[in-house]
Amino acid sequence: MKIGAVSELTGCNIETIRYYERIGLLAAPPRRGSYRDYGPSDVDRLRFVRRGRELGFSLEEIGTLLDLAPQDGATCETVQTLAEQHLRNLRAKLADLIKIETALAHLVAQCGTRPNNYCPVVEFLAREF
Amino acid sequence: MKIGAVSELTGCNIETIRYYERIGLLAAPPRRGSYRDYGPSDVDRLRFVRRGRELGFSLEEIGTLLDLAPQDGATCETVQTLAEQHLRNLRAKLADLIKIETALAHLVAQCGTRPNNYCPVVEFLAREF
DNA sequence: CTACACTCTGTAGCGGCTACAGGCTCAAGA
DNA sequence: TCTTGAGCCTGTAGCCGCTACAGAGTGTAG
Repeated sequence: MKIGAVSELTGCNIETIRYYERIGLLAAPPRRGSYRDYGPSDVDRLRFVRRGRELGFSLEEIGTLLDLAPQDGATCETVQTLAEQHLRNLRAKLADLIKIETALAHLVAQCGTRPNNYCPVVEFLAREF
Repeated sequence: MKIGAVSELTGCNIETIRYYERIGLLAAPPRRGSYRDYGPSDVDRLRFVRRGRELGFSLEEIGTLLDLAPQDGATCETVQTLAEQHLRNLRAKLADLIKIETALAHLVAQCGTRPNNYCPVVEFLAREF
């Protein structure tokens, strides 16, 4: 299976697949001639990566998850810890964005209410403290 | 006023200030000897940039805002349009993050409920479609 | 046999910084 | 006066997660 087919099946860009190989997230597949020759397990692994990205994990975290995934025993606790940490970061970022959203929405809502076409947004950005 | 003092006053990293100059967001200040010599208006401008960043604007958008800020006339409408566009992007990103947060929280909540220490997070990432 | 789609490697760019290395300058203290 | 050391200078490279080339090679269908 050539890289184009893998790209189709996984939704990952061809360049991205090669990038993942370069950084060691995917093993270099065997070659048929000079072309990379992928098997179904590569497709699975790539889909795993992709879904990990969709959940906002970094490539490094995904690498860890990929290492943990086939293990037995304490796997779930370790993964859970990782996921919970990620969730905390996510929530922190979310809280920041919500603050920004609120502040900006408030400013924009005041646009057009000032005399002389004065702009509340600019006013906020330019004011002294 | 030397760059260190500006850094203190604005909370911007020294390297960042020089970076802003390099990309043309801040004008190159005059020199006293070989040292950059800033005035109060530079501090104002930098604070403007910083607050713009805190509202999530890109440096390019901030450049536009800085150009618009001292104008009269149609300023507010233009700024408002920019800010509204930014707000839309922000809300889209927020919606994405909330989806991720919900999905991940749901998965993590199921950790430890599976037999054989099987992990719901890994299960989600590895499952076929 | 030719045309053409696909793949290859290697490199550089994006945004928004941050982190050096290696040198220069300036003011205060001995 | 001389030295020390904090601060500044330039230039370059790195971070993440791709993406976009250039320029070459390969494989297959007509």
